[in-house]
Amino acid sequence: MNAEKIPDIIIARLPVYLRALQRMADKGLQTTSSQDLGERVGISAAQIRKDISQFGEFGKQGTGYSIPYLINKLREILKVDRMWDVIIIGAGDMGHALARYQGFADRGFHVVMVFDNDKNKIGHKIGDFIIEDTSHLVEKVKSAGIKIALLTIPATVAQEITEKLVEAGVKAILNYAPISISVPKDVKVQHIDPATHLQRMTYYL
Amino acid sequence: MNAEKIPDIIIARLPVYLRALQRMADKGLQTTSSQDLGERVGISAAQIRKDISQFGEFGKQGTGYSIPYLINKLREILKVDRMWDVIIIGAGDMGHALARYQGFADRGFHVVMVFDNDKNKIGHKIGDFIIEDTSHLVEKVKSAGIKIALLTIPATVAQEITEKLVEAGVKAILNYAPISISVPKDVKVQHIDPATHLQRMTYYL
DNA sequence: TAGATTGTTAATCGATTAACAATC
DNA sequence: TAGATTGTTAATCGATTAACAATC
Repeated sequence: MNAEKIPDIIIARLPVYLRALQRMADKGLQTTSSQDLGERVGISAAQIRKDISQFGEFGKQGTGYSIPYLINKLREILKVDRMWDVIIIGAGDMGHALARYQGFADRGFHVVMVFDNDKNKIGHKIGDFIIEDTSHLVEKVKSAGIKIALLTIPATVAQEITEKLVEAGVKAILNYAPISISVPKDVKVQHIDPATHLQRMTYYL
Repeated sequence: MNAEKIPDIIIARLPVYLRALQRMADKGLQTTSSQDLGERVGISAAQIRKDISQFGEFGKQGTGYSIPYLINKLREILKVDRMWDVIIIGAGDMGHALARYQGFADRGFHVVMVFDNDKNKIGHKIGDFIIEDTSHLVEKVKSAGIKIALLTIPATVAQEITEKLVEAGVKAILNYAPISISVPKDVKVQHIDPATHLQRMTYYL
């Protein structure tokens, strides 16, 4: 792992490689090549080698990459060789689905709190969590040192809640609300919006 | 709309512009500029002008863009000036959330069927839909002429179901399973995976 | 008119690909 | 050894930005 700035676009591909490698490990495979991995994820072999080589020499000429070893290296690079506490804001259908999502635990994430501003929901259970009042969001998140939030609230309140999250010290937001949110430049945002993703494909139909 | 090939990366930004414009229209705004829109979505004004100008001259020097006009043009370009029937495969938590999602209707999509392979679920209701048997997937999708599918099933069966969808004539798949799926090159895939999206941000924490 | 903002060109910047020596 | 595949360089390709004439 060198000190030079790694382009964002490379970082964005690493989780895709990691996911494919974990599927391969599930099947009991031990080694792969840039060619093989590339076919699985739809990326050229040259690009995979170039991306991985930014961080060290993890392969062997003639044999390729050890799957378990490369998984460990990618986990370290992406800092998911540890568990991150995350919170969910919004206890609607999407919040429910995420609170019960099984895919977080083995990829470095652990849901610890769920918030909502609806008086009829606060205090009730959602999966293993008791829904907490959004008005306590800043103090609770700050004191727990939470850095990651999942936003599943209406577009109309997304910016306002985002500002609370930033105030509370959150540095990474996964935004399910159908609106672009503004954050300081030390805070990262990823948008997940099913309609927007579908609209990227209809052009080609 | 000219005949030259528009880069994929430009098409990917248009739904983001459209979403922001719709939020502005909701607030009653009538016009915007590349500068203003750019600040809202976090993209440079020059790039927004360049992207939009690929498709025609939709703005006016001195005053910018009419929001309703630009919304209509983007809808036409993205082919969401009509309604697309979509199906959901997998009646788990995520399938439920998507079946009840309110954000599809005004952005060009309409859920028409939900499938699952679990005998305990088939025949039961999910929102307004009766869950149908995956074994009838190909015939039903083919005869209804459906082109878009949302995949919310386990990684282990994702590729197998994908092949059925392709056989049935589906040309756009929104994949919620944590695995890369392979499709013929005339089929588009978008991946939505919360853990992968979070892993794109942890690197920077 | 004066000010603002587009659409477009050229320059810059960055990412991808092809090729191959090194080496397992 | 012979075959395979990495890591890396240089060439190519593509995307972004800056600048500005045109014009509302």
